[in-house]
Amino acid sequence: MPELPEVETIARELAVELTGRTITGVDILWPRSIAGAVATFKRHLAGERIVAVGRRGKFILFRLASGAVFTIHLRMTGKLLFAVAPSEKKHRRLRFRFHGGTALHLVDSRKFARARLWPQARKGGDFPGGLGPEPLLSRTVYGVLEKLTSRRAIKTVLLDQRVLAGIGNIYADEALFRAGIRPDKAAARLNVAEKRRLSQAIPAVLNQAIANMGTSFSTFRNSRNQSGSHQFRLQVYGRDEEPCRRCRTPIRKTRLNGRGCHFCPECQR
DNA sequence: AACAGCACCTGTAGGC
DNA sequence: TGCCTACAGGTGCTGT
Repeated sequence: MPELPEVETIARELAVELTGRTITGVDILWPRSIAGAVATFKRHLAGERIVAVGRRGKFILFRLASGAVFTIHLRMTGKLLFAVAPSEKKHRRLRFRFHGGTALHLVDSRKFARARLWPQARKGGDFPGGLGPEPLLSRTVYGVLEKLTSRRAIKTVLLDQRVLAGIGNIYADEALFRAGIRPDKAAARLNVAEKRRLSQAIPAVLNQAIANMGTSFSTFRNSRNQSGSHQFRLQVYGRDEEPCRRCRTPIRKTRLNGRGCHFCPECQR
């Protein structure tokens, strides 16, 4: 469900709530929501103190006093709710308990979300491996786009987490609209002007969405179960048949690599 | 290398 | 109301 801006929103709130807290225990309500050994996860986390909460791509990172790290990826429908009693009773998968009766619940109807323990902090501290750079600075994004030689569609490349970490289906569509580029254009065929526009558009779209605390459709909520407001700012995503906000041409929806793909046939060439 | 198809899961919306 | 299909913000696997 959540992409970089939603995960960033959640991580910032959890950092405030959880930094310095000690986990008293973990309850595994749906064992497959743990990647790796369940018993090890449970044993290792009991008694651990959280020293920092952050984000890398779409992963939420919890740094522990021992030097270990655990990550949570929310995939499509995962939510993290911090409360004494979570507002949602259904679909609870994990519960991290803290002193004083408060707890962090992973709530996830589709059961795709995964928590994982990384017992040894790896050198450089980057978790998990294999991710491309963060796409929040134009300079960084330009450096990546500059080197693209792939004939894959540019949107497909933007969704590849090894290229840039954190962009998902909503913000790929939004950034390509802002840059005026067709989603199915071959990545290697972007000219310098297009690469420059896209390297501006991606951080602009993501930072604006972070400022709006993310996009909330039916299921996205932050850790206090509040909605973000970026859904009111979307230009193309979920707007098929509706008029383009720039030129009034109806937004078109197609399918690219099995995912819905929204664009303005007039503004994106 | 790159793509399609499917798997993982459940909920919801729309057609009939 | 019920039955059926398609689709959903993600990723990983397999086969071609």
